[in-house]
Amino acid sequence: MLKLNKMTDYAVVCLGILSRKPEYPMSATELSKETGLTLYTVQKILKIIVSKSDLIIAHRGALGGYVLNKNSSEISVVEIIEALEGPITLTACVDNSENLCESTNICFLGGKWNKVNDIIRKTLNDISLDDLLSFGNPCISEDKKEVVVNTIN
Amino acid sequence: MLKLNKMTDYAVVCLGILSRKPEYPMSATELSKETGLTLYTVQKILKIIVSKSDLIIAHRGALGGYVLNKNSSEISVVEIIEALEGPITLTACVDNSENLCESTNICFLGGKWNKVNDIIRKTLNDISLDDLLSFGNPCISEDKKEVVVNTIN
DNA sequence: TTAATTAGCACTAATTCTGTACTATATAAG
DNA sequence: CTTATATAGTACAGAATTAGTGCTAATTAA
Repeated sequence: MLKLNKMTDYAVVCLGILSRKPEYPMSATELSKETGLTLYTVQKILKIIVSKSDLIIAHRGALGGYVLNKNSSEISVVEIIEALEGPITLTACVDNSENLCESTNICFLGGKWNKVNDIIRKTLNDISLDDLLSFGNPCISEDKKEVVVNTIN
Repeated sequence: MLKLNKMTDYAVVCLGILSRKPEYPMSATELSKETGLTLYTVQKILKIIVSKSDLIIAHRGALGGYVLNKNSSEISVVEIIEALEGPITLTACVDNSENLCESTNICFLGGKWNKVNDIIRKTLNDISLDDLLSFGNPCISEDKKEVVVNTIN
């Protein structure tokens, strides 16, 4: 489904909190308290972000913690998503995958999704963490009806 | 993951084949032969598309089959995706969901994804089935490097 | 040396997706 | 009015993915 992992969602929340105190190394424990997420979950997310991107810098040891490595207006949503979920590829038959192309005639469509991927990436690339944080209001959005056009699943 | 179900991918393939012979009711059996997908899978996909959208019309009984209900240039990728996967909601805390908002402070982000959903929907809405079918070439895409920026997972 | 803190695995439970199957209903043709 | 062809609807098992938890190692300030 065209849906983000919860982890990605959490990641944005954590990065958003880090952005409130640039320079200050905030520990996973503190972030856990701020977010209400379990310590394990926060730790996991931050470890992933560190290892898969340069969005944050980790300081080990006592008084250590995590610090944003860029201004929140310079972090794009794509960077966050791709840190947690890997490259955006809407379908299987995209890059060098040998999965789908194998046996079926399905392949006649194959690479055509590449263009769509590219468009989505560009779209998300234009949205910064900062934009995201300043969007609308939480939980009950005023443009509900506009977005939920179709209640299927 | 920001990824489509295989079913959605298959659906586009099936619709693409239907678009080659408008007016002619093509049976699931024929589509199965054309695509190389199993009959079961094709049946399932078409049943879903019929029940969740108005993209195709089904004719029962002998000589029956499925016919596109619109020109392929008038079918947007969003319609296909939403028929198979339900509305595009990148995260849990979007519409009236009570899932995430419950206990944590996570909610301060909540509805903010709505805007992003909306942007993605609009983007995909501008891409028609016809566009998709005429995009690039299958399997080995020339703009590979451009799309696959980051090999993480 | 100690306490705090991140790094890196590894594993289980929950969820979601895929593929298959069966039964009911509808319809064209002889 | 019977038969063969097709779709509709539903259900389910196996596979794949995700979420959440836990443990141990490495690092660092005090």
